[in-house]
Amino acid sequence: MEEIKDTEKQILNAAKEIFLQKGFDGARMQDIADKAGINKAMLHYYFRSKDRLFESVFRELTSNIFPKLFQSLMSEMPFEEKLKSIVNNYMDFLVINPDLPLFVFREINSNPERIANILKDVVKIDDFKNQLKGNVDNAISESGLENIDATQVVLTLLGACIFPAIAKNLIKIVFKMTEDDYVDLMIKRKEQLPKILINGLKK
Amino acid sequence: MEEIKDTEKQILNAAKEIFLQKGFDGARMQDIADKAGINKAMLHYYFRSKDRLFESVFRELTSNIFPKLFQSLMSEMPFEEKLKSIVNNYMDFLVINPDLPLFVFREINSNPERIANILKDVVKIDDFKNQLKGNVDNAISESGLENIDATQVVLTLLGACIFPAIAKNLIKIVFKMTEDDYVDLMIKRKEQLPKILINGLKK
DNA sequence: GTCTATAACCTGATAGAC
DNA sequence: GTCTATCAGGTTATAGAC
Repeated sequence: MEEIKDTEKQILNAAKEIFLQKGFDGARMQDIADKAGINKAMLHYYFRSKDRLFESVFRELTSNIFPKLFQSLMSEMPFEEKLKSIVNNYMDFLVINPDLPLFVFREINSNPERIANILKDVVKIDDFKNQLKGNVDNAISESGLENIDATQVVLTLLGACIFPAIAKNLIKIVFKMTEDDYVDLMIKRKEQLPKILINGLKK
Repeated sequence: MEEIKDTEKQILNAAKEIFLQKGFDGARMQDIADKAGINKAMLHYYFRSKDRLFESVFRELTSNIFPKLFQSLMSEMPFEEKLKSIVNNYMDFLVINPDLPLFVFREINSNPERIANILKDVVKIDDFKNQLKGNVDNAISESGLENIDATQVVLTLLGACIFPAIAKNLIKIVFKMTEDDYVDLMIKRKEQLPKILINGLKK
């Protein structure tokens, strides 16, 4: 019993690392087995196929962040507080999981069908659009900010947080940063972003 | 003569499409040949290997945009003008080439060595960091804007432009957009972004 | 549950005729 | 230059012993 769960967990952890870095197409079952310290046949014993293993990994990786993010976006707070809380929570998450956004966007682009099937369960998209728009529109108007499209605001907010994670490796190369430099950049960004964004949206 | 160039061009165009969508690992030489309307053996006749074909494609795709973007960032204009011109030029480019940023970041993450070799020629990174920082710092202080880290400004600017391109397919799903809706979103964004960003950086 | 060995398949690359 | 046929190597997946 204990050993079952343990092996399964080891496989999942190893698979997460490999899939996150290499993507579905670049990942090798052999590499996952090696990293998990077990045999290749075990992967199939526990997860039957590469597709199913990937699905489990994707589900585990995204099941937390999607609802959490949507929940933050939909919460009934004053705009400025809301924005600060999203930036704070999401940036903290991204410092710990910098590879996740690129992973998600990569898989959506290279194999939309596979992801569409998984996303159905993870996110209930139906009329999310309208709910979000109404919520953000309200928050904006109540705050006396410029009347600007809610979609544009959300994209600017998310882009400001997520882009530095997606571009992490290029940033480190171009600006000659160590890992510590990068983390420092992200932590400082948590304070500066709300200022930039809130100011920018004022009339 | 004419036919040589023609076939080579057909291959490159087909390879661009496939590599952009699937990435190096997901791309199949057979699919590229099919899309080019020629035989698989021809790919090797003209480009010798998948690696070399990819290198040609990557070079062609990035040779324009990297220098152009860096040049814009380094130009000696007042901050507001500079920002507007970057947003305008870059957003136009991204509407036509929405897949390119994700392609670049994906390849950097899944196979850093391959890209590092190619990037050496395309971008001369040496002390780009200092030049950029100095240039942006000057632009900011001359404009009487808040004293904010140049790196953060550049990241916010680029993220605001690039993120909607990277997230294109997810955006279309979540907000139930058609291709036309998306293009419209990006065009409107060109006008709204400078306002948001400039305002946000003022004291 | 775990392992070794191997099957079945796919993919990049080449040989050789035209 | 272009094609067909095929090789060589690697990858997922399974069979079967323990």
